[in-house]
Amino acid sequence: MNADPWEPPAVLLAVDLVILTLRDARLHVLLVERGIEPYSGALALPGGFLADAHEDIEEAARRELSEEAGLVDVHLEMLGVYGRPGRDPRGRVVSVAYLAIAPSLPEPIAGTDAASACWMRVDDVLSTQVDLAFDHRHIVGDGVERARAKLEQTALATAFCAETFTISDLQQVYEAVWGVRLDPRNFYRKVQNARGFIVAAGPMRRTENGRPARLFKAGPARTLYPPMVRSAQASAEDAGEAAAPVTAQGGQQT
Amino acid sequence: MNADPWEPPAVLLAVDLVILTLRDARLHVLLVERGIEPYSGALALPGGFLADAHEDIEEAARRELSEEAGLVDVHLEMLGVYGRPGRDPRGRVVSVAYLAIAPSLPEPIAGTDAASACWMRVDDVLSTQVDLAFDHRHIVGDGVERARAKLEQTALATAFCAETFTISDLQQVYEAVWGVRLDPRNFYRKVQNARGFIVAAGPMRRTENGRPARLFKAGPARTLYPPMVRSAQASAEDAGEAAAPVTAQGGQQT
DNA sequence: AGAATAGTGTCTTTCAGACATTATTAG
DNA sequence: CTAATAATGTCTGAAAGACACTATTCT
Repeated sequence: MNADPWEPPAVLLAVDLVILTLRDARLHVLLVERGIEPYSGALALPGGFLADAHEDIEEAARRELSEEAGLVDVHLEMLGVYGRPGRDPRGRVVSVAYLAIAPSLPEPIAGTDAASACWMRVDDVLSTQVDLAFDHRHIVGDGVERARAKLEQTALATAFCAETFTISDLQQVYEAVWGVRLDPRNFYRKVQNARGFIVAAGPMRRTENGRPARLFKAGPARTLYPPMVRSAQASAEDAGEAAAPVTAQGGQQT
Repeated sequence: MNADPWEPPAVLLAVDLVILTLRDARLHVLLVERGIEPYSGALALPGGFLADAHEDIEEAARRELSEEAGLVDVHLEMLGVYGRPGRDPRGRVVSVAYLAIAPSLPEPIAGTDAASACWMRVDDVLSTQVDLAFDHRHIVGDGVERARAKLEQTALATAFCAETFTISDLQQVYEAVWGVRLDPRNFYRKVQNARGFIVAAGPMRRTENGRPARLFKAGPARTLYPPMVRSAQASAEDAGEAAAPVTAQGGQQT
């Protein structure tokens, strides 16, 4: 089984980026219009092949992040590998997908060399409203699912925010990514109780419409304790059900 | 940036398996002795290259699982991609690691064609007691970390158990994987309260030393609610600590 | 004075952790 | 009987969800 003159098959290695951000309180993903076959003209995730045989995979992801989205120093983590035979008509292409989280920026996209890049609402992408090349819709779904899960247990939410932010800003992140409404008062308490999640950023404040809010910045904690738990409903969706009524009813006590 | 006659670099794609199981209440990982260069004679994770250019990656993982460990129908999930240039002296080899969970089986290994396979204690592997080829020690660490985390939120623990099991069996899984001691009475209650985690398997029972225990089988739930939380200590190890009470006094009202 | 948002407090239920107690087997 | 493990119960504190209330700004 070993010393054969057999040669293992070679594959082409690509990286694809699921870059998420918040725009007007909605979760968006960055897509580019493909300029070459296959799927020329279709929307796709930013990405590309390894530049050369010596490039590290994460390095390639950061390069594409910079080239195609003009982003540096953003959160980046490996999401998964997508290598189903036949997913790319050019041959055996295996793609390593990365999840990137970008803070809400005013400008559409910065120094992009693919000027065709645009932010699309994730709901539209996932609900067949928008067609994507390859299996990219599936990858986006996995990326969003990863983000949803990590918001519970880690401080990932701060990656969606600017250097400093208010607790409302942070709440918008949770609401947009989870697709739920949260009680501001309970949210406030929970965020404050999560040790090391956020720390006060000077005695500054900020103005908008009502009372000015305190500013915070990301704290030292990477994992949250206590975690930011989603309600039983949200988490238990795939829990097999029959899973007890959860007691929840309007609550008509007294 | 597109219509060049440029050719992207090709890589060799391998799969590596982190197969975890419980043996006498300890977490073990399956290793094989390499028969070929590089690292001939050294211990390594079971795995190998894609069989041909049309083989799906997970299919390759299941094939290796069967060939090298004689295991079928076990839990299998993608763990990550390890493709650092230079990790394999033969050239650019990118390895997709999978995490497999096998139930405790009496026999060492079944119909293995690599007769050199052996179960090693994970603690020994991770604490430099045992040398592994390539970056496989690192991969084992990632696999164990994944298992630890998933035990909290998912029903993964049942994958370590046989078809039916007692609550003590399940507790041993948690204790071995997390490396902690748990209170049997609290564990009993928590497991029972996790909706859909385990369901009674007939009114049968089993004998050992003390009172016979009820038998259960895995329930329908994939995610646990409420989750099986590790103590604050364990989870908050990297929580930054010194993490001030926040209380932020930007405005010292009153 | 609104309207709007920020921040605090309170009450009830659920669950985690510590630990007593009872139940059912083997010797 | 004792030893051993299984199963249930009880108490306390932490935290979640619902929601009243106060605080600080703008118009």
